[in-house]
Amino acid sequence: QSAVSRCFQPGASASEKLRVRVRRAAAELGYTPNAIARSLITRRSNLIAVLISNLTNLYYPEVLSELSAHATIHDERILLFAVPQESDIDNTLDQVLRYQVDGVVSAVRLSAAQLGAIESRHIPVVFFNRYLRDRPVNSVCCDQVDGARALVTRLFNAGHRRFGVIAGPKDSVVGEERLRATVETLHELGIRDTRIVRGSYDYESGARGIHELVKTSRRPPQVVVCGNDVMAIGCMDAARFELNLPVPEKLSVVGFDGVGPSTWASYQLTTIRQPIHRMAEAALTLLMDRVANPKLPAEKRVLAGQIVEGTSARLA
Amino acid sequence: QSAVSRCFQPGASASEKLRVRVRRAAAELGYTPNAIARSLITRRSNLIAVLISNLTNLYYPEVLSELSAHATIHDERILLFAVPQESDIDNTLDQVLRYQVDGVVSAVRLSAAQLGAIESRHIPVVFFNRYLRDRPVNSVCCDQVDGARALVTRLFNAGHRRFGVIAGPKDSVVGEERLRATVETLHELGIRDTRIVRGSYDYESGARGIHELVKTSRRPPQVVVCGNDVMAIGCMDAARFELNLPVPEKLSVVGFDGVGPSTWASYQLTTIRQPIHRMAEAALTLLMDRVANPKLPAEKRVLAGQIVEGTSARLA
DNA sequence: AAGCGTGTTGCATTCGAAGTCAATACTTCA
DNA sequence: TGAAGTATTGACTTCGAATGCAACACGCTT
Repeated sequence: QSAVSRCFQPGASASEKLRVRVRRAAAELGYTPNAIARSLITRRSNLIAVLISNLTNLYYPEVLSELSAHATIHDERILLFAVPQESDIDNTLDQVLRYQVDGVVSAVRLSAAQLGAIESRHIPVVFFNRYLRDRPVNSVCCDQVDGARALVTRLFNAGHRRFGVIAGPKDSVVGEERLRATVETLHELGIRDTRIVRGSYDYESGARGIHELVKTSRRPPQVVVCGNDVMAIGCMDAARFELNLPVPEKLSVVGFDGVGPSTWASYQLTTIRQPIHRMAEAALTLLMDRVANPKLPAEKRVLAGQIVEGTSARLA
Repeated sequence: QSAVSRCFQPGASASEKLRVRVRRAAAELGYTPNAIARSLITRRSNLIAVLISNLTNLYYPEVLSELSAHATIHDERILLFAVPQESDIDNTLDQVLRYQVDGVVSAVRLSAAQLGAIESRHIPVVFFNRYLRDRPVNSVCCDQVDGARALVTRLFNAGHRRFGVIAGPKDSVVGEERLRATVETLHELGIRDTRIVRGSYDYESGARGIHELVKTSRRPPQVVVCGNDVMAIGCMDAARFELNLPVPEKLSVVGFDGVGPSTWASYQLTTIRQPIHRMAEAALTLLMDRVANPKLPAEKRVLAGQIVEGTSARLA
């Protein structure tokens, strides 16, 4: 009955006596409020969809972990969609819509049409380290430009002149930003002949990348800027164990992200650490603000990364 | 109306003409079936709760990724609960119950009382690499005993005699099994004076572990059996870079799990790889079988791990 | 003791889809 | 052409909780 309902709501009108009585009865009978039924009438599911592409990528589990913690703070549950392939996104989004989620945090690329399909249902979307070029969207990003600039400048000041780049795949927006900022900064410093190869953000492609760089250049680069930490690690291992290029004596390597293994003693990577904790917090805040007030305009929050000076690069 | 409902169900009675008409109208109006409302009446939410403790643990993201893939196959969505602390489990479980999930996959410890609270609602639970000692429960595990036995025997046959162990925390059931099996096998081989220290499954505790083993023994161990890969990696790094014990020349290190970084060139860990893909598959099958037929008795599925012979241990 | 106000409680309706059953529309065959 | 049979469709009820509104109880004042 309705009195019972009120006993489980904080602000509702119910006497303390009744509350106690109901709570005891509930405990005895094993009664628990049905969140499904509740959300049918309140039109609030307290569910947020989190779209993540590749959980084996080291970076994303940390993100997911933080997102989960902050979702709990906002009394939201996480409906996880680990998208296996980009081609499956449409099916995934269909499920997202069916479950009447309050909002979406997407760490995968969405087309304008896909985004539109969600937003036309008045479900706010926040991108995580992604955004659309052609129109404003809610997103939280780590500042790639400043990060790349800081890394490159630091390396230049340490005397490095022959740079190589193992970039991320072309469809990664932040990867392209890192690449562009790296190349631009090098240009400004008067360095123009930088070799660039592509990787796919995994260990193997980092290893392949350095092989390629070494093979296709007359002289191997002094320093390699990698699109993320995992590729940097792959690059370091290949340099040390396959190419006989000790790091950092013969080759310096830097990455982006600041994932857990980047601090391991074998790597001690020089990298730009993303403030994942604060980024997740910002993402949830952005999202929940828009759940409360759908009319808020799109907002992009850019947080500064922090340069971590490890021993993977000669810095003096 | 009800005809519309039938158009979105595969087996229902509706003419092809109507189906087409409804689908077109739905596309125009942006209509999507409401899974929440559906599950209220069908008493099936198509949601399974996944309880995971520590997503930063490298092993769990791989598990989660596989669970997600298999959940999709069974047309289930994943409601993720990343439990920050064991003490929060009761609050978490309350949320699990409210959302009327079809089933629970738990990679965290649950007390008999907590498990009982779920099962009394007739929600099946499957443990992942965990189980209860005092009563039968559904669970999927990797065979720790065989794995430990294989590792130890292999090391013994290679001539190692002075063993050390960096075990997991006492409250880890599989950790205790690995430890017990390791010690037992050593006993059978006539080795009794094995030093054992405790860690907490993270990189730092692996490093601390080897320091402790070296400090408290007259002679350092020839080989260290670590409770998981991440501790083994921490142990290797500390041995190489802090203790001046080259691996594997002066110290052999082995682990358990077969997580991604264990194959990196810097480590090439000798370990027992868990068949995570098949374990996730088994977990979902076990769970969905019990969703379909709640009367099925509890079942424990134990899958064999595979020994991976890396270069982190001298094996000849 | 009557009247008023505040605080509680119950009744009825609502959310969106599923399923039962009755009412149609359509097909087939004599 | 009509009857019998099948296929399709619509009206109504159901799931469990939230909420507006009416009914009621209680404490307080006069």
